[in-house]
Amino acid sequence: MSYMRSEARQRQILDCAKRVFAERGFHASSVGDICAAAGIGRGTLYQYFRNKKAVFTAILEETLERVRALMERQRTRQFPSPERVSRAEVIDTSARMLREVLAVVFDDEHSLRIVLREAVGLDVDVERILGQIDDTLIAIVEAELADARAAGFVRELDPRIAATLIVGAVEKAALTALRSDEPVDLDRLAVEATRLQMIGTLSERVGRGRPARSPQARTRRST
Amino acid sequence: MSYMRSEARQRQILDCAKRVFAERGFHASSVGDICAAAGIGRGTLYQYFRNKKAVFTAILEETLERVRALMERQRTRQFPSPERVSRAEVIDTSARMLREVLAVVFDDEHSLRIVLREAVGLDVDVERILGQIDDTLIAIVEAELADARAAGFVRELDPRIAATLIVGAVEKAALTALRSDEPVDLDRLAVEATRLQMIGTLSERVGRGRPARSPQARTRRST
Amino acid sequence: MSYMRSEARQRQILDCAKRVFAERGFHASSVGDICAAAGIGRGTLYQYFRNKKAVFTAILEETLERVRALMERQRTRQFPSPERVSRAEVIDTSARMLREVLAVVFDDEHSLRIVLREAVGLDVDVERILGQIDDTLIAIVEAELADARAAGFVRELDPRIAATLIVGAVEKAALTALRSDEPVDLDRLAVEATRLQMIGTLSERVGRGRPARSPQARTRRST
Amino acid sequence: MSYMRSEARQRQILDCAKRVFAERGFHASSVGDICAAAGIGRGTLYQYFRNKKAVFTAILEETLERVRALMERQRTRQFPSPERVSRAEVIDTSARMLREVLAVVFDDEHSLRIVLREAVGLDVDVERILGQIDDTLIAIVEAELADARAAGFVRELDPRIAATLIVGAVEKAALTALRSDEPVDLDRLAVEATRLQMIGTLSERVGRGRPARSPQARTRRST
DNA sequence: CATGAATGAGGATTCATTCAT
DNA sequence: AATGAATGAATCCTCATTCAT
Repeated sequence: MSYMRSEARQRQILDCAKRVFAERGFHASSVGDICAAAGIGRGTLYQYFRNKKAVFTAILEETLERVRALMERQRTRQFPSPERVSRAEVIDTSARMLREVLAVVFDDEHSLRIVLREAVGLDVDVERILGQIDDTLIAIVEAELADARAAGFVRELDPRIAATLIVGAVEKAALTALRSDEPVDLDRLAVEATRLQMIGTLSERVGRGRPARSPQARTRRST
Repeated sequence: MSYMRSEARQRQILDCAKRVFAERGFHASSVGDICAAAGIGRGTLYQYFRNKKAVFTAILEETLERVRALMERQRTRQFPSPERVSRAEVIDTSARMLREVLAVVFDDEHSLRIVLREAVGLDVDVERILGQIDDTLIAIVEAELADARAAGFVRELDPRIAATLIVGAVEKAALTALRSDEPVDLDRLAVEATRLQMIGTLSERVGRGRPARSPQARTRRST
Repeated sequence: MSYMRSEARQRQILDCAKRVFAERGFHASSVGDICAAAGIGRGTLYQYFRNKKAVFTAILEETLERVRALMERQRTRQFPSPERVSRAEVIDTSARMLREVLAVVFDDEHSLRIVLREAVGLDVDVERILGQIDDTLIAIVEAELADARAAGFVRELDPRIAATLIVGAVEKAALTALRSDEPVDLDRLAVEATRLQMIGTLSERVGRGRPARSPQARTRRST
Repeated sequence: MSYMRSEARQRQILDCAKRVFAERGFHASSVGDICAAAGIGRGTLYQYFRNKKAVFTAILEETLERVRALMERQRTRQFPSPERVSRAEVIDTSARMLREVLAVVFDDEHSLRIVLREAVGLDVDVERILGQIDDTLIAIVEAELADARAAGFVRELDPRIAATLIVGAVEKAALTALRSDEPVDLDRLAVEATRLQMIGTLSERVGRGRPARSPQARTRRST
């Protein structure tokens, strides 16, 4: 095929491979499929990548890089006094932040599909990268939570676990959306998740009366 | 090998296959591996299952069945007046309920690994079953939320989305635990997740002062 | 299944197998198919036949037996003076004889299909039996031809080759009919074949004039 | 192995496969056998043919093509007056024509074996091609017969049926020869068959006397 | 650099046959 | 005698990877 400078060609292969992997998954995508999509001969791919898995891994590494870069950019910020900010405002701000994180991670829907679906359960190496992506994401949220807690915006909690749950909730929601083939609306997702995670599900009325001993709610199977 | 009644043998194959699939994943597990694990000849497997995928699918279907049965058993329960129950009590009860759901779904760690890792992104058929499992789980939580809201225990919210996020948070946390090869402590997970989901992350102090206009927290990249 | 005297059961298996083999051919018929058709367990078949091929072979041997018995019954018969019989009468008689031979050989359409189609090119052993069937058939016709020639009914010819061609013509016609899924009309076939073989295709007019030297018909591609 | 242009390699595979199939038959020939014969790796075969059957089918299609081409080339030729040609001459010419047809069809003994033995009763697809080969062959002979009849060389007869019987006779004779492992002498076969088919078996003496009523020859089983 | 022809390891699957019950 | 559960040899086929051109 036409000559292309090494770097550009590698980029092109990655982009095409990402699309193919996102659509068919790792195992169902043959090297031939990828090369066909990139408009190159099968042999050419091996001039740029050691093997098929290396292509896949490179795609994941790119996402990991983006996430890491995001973490690098993270700076502690100045919080106002919590009492002076309304809950709605806080939620709004937080949602926007979450949205930005997601935007970075899931650059495009292809990355999203690959990280959340196609790469899951593939292989130890792949799993390691996924773990690093998740860990980094969680660390980012964890740091935010820790900061916010220090500033009095967040109650006492284990920031690690909370971060894990928050990230998980969003990812799973995204995955569920993928399953239904609807385009994933990360904006809405971020808002809903943030609100839920911040103010919780509990009604204000709970526990506002006199403390009772144990007429507590029974499990359903109870009777 | 020794003679075994049809049903028992099928059970045995499923159990061994579940172990093998959980350890190596679908693609890395050869039919020979499964049969070796079950101590049977390769041909025997094909007397009980149409092919390799059918074995895998059967395992998933069993989980789906368990989840569905759980939903069937679900009954509306009597709630006391929300004001008379302390928040701690409610959280405690809810966590126990979530724990029960998880116990049923993730009968054993093998099922857990398969559903959360090995079956993800495998195949349309498999994906469909996973979707059904998730949908059912979410429906269960959704129903609980709706009930609890009707009883005044839960604030106004979209129970569907909230349920998705709750289930997702727990599942992802479990998956993360799997990744670190620690045994998954579903008990602790249930408690933490419940607390987070119920009371949220926000500190009590937020918004308790006079409403400010917009000295709100800025995003970090603020510049 | 129910108890059946050994001989009867063997008979039953053969009959069912014949049907199955005729319909699907040797390779496409599994032992299971045959046993299912016979309403017996797969193991039972092996009490009556050494293996699958033995069943097939037995069917062919039966046909061979019938053909051999036919040859045994063959007796030289009295011929009238050829001049006193009309050509039409001779043809008619011969066709009837051929028809009888066919009737014996191809007892039923299943045997026909098996001998002419399913058994062809299967295996050395099978091929040997087919050869014996053909040889015997040819020998029968050959004997008839030799007799008829001795009696002045048949012209000077190599009775062996002629017999081969006659049998072949009929068999191939039968096979062609099988291919078109029409029921094979052996009656008509016998008459047509006999007429053709007896009086030939040549017109009476040929060579009735003065012998020419060599303005003979040229092949089509002429030069 | 060494590089070879696509077309040449396909040719080579077909030739080797033809030999192997002719010797062992379809089922007894493994893909490995064929590749070993061609001196190529097993995978290479699949670059040129979809699967094993496709190789077999391709061989048959080639024969079919040859037969069809033959039919295309067929031209009506000029016949002299039948009275001016001796019977011997006509037979000679016809035999030569038949010989040419056979030469084309059964290019080599391998094709012969495959068409007449190994392909019989294999499969619906294969059977269809065989049918087409036979139909075309028969159509060729039929056309010749019809021409010859129009020119007064052939008596009144059903050219279709006659053609079927003629082709069948020759094919069966060839098959019989194959069975005896003698090399098939198509030349001799053509002459013998032609003579038989043209002048028939009947002696000149038959029916030359006064018509008798019914002292006709009785069947042998007469009793 | 680019190619695609060649390769063979690897795996799923079938099915005739055995044999414990 | 009858059964059908168990078996594993045998085979086709895919596809990532190599390498001559």
